[in-house]
Amino acid sequence: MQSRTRSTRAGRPRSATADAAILAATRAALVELGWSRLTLGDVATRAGVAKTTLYRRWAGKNELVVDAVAELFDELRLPDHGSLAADIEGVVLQFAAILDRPEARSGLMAVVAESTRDEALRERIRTSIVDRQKRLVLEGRARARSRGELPPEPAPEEAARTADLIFDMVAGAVVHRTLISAEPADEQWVRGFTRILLTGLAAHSPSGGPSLLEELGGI
Amino acid sequence: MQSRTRSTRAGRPRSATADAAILAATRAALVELGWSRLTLGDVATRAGVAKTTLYRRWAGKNELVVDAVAELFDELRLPDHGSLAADIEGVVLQFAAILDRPEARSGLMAVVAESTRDEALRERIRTSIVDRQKRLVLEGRARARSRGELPPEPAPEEAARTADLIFDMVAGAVVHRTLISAEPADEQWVRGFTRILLTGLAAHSPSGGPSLLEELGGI
Amino acid sequence: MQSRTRSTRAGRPRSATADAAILAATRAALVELGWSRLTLGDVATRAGVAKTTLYRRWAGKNELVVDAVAELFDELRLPDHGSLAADIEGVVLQFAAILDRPEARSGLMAVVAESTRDEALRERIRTSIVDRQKRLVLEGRARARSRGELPPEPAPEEAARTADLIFDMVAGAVVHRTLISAEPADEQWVRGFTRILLTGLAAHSPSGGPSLLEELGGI
Amino acid sequence: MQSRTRSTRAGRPRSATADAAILAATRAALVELGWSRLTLGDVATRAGVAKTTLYRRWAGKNELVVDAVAELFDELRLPDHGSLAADIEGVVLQFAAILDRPEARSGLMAVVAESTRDEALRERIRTSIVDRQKRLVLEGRARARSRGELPPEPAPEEAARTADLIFDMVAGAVVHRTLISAEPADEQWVRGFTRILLTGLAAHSPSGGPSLLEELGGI
DNA sequence: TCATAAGCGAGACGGTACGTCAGGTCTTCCA
DNA sequence: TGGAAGACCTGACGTACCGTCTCGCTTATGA
Repeated sequence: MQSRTRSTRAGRPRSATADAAILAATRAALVELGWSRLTLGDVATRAGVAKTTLYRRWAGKNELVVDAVAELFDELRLPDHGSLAADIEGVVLQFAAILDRPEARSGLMAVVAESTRDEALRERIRTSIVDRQKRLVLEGRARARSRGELPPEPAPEEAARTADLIFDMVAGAVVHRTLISAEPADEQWVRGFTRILLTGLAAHSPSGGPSLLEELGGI
Repeated sequence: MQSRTRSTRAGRPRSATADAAILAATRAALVELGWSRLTLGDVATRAGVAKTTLYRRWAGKNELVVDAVAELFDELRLPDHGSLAADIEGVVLQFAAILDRPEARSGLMAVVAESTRDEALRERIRTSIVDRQKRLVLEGRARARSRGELPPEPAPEEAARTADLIFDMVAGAVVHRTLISAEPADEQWVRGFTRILLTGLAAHSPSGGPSLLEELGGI
Repeated sequence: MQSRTRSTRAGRPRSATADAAILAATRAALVELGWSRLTLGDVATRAGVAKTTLYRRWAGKNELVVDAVAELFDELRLPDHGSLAADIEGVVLQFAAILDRPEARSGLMAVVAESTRDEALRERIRTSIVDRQKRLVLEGRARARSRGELPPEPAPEEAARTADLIFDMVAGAVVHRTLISAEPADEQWVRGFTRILLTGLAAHSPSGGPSLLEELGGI
Repeated sequence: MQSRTRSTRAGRPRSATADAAILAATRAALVELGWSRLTLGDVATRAGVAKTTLYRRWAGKNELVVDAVAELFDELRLPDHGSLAADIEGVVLQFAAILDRPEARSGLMAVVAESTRDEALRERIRTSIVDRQKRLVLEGRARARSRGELPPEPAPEEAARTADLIFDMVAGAVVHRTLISAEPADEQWVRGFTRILLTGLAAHSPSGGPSLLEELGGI
C-alpha cells in the first residue's frame, strides 16, 4: 500500500522518546536559566541527545519553546464548582498558578516577543496555545447555559466573537497582572476581576442579566 | 561648593545629545531588526557613538530598550469625548495603535520576558511604564466622577486596588488581543470590550449602576 | 574444507562492481573538490552506494584515497627510446603528467601527510605505490645493462640500495618540482635533470663511466 | 604625516606577543596531534588567545601552518666543512633532521596537498619556504666557486635555472626519502646521494670536471 | 524449499569542529 | 577626563561530516 510505503519509510526511524526528553529538558532549562540564557546545546545535553537531533525536529529556539510551554497549558481543567462565577475563579487561579511557574513566565513572553516579527511563529502560538485553550471559554459558557446562568446561544458569528473577546479579557488580565504589573493574582484580585467580568457579561445579553446581578450583589 | 563640584566635575562633560540619539537609534533598530537581532554595536553605530559610551550609561540591552520603549507610551493622552465610554474607547484605540508599531511590539514583550528573571528590570518596567500610565485610569475615573458617571471615591485603599485592577483589565486585554491572539483591536472589538468593562464597573458600585446601564443599553 | 568454508561463506556476497565504482567516484570527487572537501558521504552518493557499504570495505578516507590514487600510477610504462637517457626522460615526463592531474596532486600529498602519523597507512603507501613503481627503475637498469650503458650488476645489497636511491632522486625531484616548487616539469627541466642524474650514475661505477660521459658531452 | 596617521591608527593595537604564541602553539599541536586532528580552537586555547584573535590574523588552518612550519626551515645553516661535498652532506643532514621532527613532517606535506587547489596558498609556500631556502644553494655555489670547485658563473638566466634544478633535486630527494619512501636519510644514503649529484654537476660544466671526478673517486 | 546469514539502501543517531557573531571589557590616542 | 576606535576574551550559534546504528529488503548458500 502507498500509505504503508509512506509511513514505513526506509532508514532508521526517529527515536520516539527523544521528543519528550527534549521538551522536558527545555522546561528544566527554562526554570534554571530563563529564556535568554537557555541554549540549544545545553538542552541537547540535558536531554542526552545530540544538537543535530534537536535541529532535525525544531527549526530553532522559538519553535522549541512554544511546544515546551504549550504542554503546560494543557494541564488547565475547567472545574465544576456549581456556579459560573466559581468556575471562572477556579480556572483563573489555575492559569495564574501556571504563569507563576518560571518555565512558563519567561518562555511565554519571549516567544510572543519573537512572534511579533515572525508570522510562522505567530501561527504556531495561535494553534498550539491560544486556540487550544479557548476550549475553556466554550466549555464554561455551555455549562453556564445549561445551568441557566447565561441566555441561550446567539448567532454563531456573534458567539465566536464574544468567545474571543472573553478569552482576551481573561487571559490578558491574568498575564498583565502577573507578568507586567508583576503582582500576585491572589484570591482577592481574582474575585474582583470575576465580579466585573461576569456583571458585564450578564448585562451584555438582553435577557439574562437581572437575576445574575442580584446573585452577585450578595458576594 | 559641593554641589558645583558634583555637577561640574573635572574633565570633559558627557555629551547631552548622546542619550537622545541613542534612544532614537534603539527604536530605529527595533523597527528594522526586532529585539533579538538588535545589537548594541549596531545601535552605537547608528547613534554615531562608541560602544563604550553606550555601556557607560546603560547596563545592557534590556535597560536600554525599556527606556526607549517607555517614551512611546508617554504619547498616550486621555481624550475628552463627553462620556466615560467614549473616553475609554479613545484611549484603548490609542494604546492599540502604539502596540501596532513594531518598535513597541517586539521591544515591550521582550523586556517583560527578561524581567521575569530580573528583579531590577521588573522594577524599572513598573516605574517607567506601568505606574506611569496608571495616570490615565486615575484621570479618567476622576473625570467620570465629576460627570456623575461613577459613584464618589471609596476608601483610598479600595480605590487604589480598583485602579490597579482596571489597568490590568484594560492594558491586559489590549496586549493579549494584539500580541498574543494577534488579531486587530479594531473598533468593533473595542466597543464590545468597553461595554463589558463599563457595565461591570458600574454595577460593581452600589449606587451608580442603573443610569449607566440604561445608557449603555442604547448603544 | 576450511578454505572453502571461509571464502564462500553464507549470506549475500559483496557486490563486485561496487569497489570499482567507489574508486572511480573517489577520483572524480578528488578532481572536483580536492582532498579536504572530499567527504565519504559524497563519494558514496556518487558511486550509488550506501555509506555503510563504503565503510565495510575501507577503514576511512585515507585508505580509500591511497587505493584510488595507486591505480593512477599503474599506468606508468617504461618506453624504449633506444638509450637510457631517452628512456628516463620519457618516464619522467609520464610521471610529471600524472602529477599534473588534479586527482593525483591533492590526493597523493594528503595521504603522505596523514601517513606521517599512521604506521599502517605508511605501509599501505609503500606497498601500493612506492614499491610497486620501483619496477621502473629495475626494468630500466636491466635494459641499460643489456645495452652496455651501465656496468654489470654489483652485489645484490648494493644494487637494491642504489635502486632505492635512484627512485628517491627521480620521484623526489619530479614531486618537488611540480608540487612544492609548483613549476612545470617541462622538457628543458627534464633534460637538465636527466643529464645530471645520468652523469652521476655513470661516474659512480668504477668502469662504465668514460664512454657514457663522452656520449653525454655531445648533447 | 600620512604614514604616521596610517601606522598609529585609532583603537587598541594588536598584541605583539600573540603572533609568536600562536605559532608556537601551532607547532606544539602539530607535534601532539598532527595536521588532521589539529583544530584552531585548540591552538587558540594553547596560545591563551581567543579564536577570533586567531582568525583576525590568519585566514585558516592552511595559512597558519605554513607560517608555523616556515620558521622551522629558517634554522638551516650552510656549514663550512672545507669542501663542497662535505658542505652539501652537512646541509642535507640538517634538512633531514628537520623533516624528522613531527611538526614539520605532517605540516609540510599537508599544506602542499592543500596548495594544489589554492593558488594563494601555493604562492605563500613559495614565498615563505621555497624561495627563502634557495639561499642555501646560492651561498653554497658561490663558496664552491671561490674554492675553485665549480667553474665560473654562467649566464644569469642559466644560473638561475640550474639553481632551481639543484634545489628540486636536493630537497626533493630528501623529502621523498624521508616522507614518501619513509626510510631514514642516514649518512650512507646522504653520501651516495651527494656523490651522484656532485659528479653530475661537475661533469655538467665544460671545464671543472676531471679534477673533481678524481677527487671523488677516492671517497 | 526455505531458513539462515550476510550485504545493501536509507537515514537517524551522538559527536566534534567549524567559522561567525554579539556581548562586554580593555587599551590606545585625541579633544 | 570623556569619547571614538578597535582589539580582546568569552561563549553560543547553526552547519557539515564523522563513523555507528537500526531499520526493511535483497540475494545467496546449505540443510
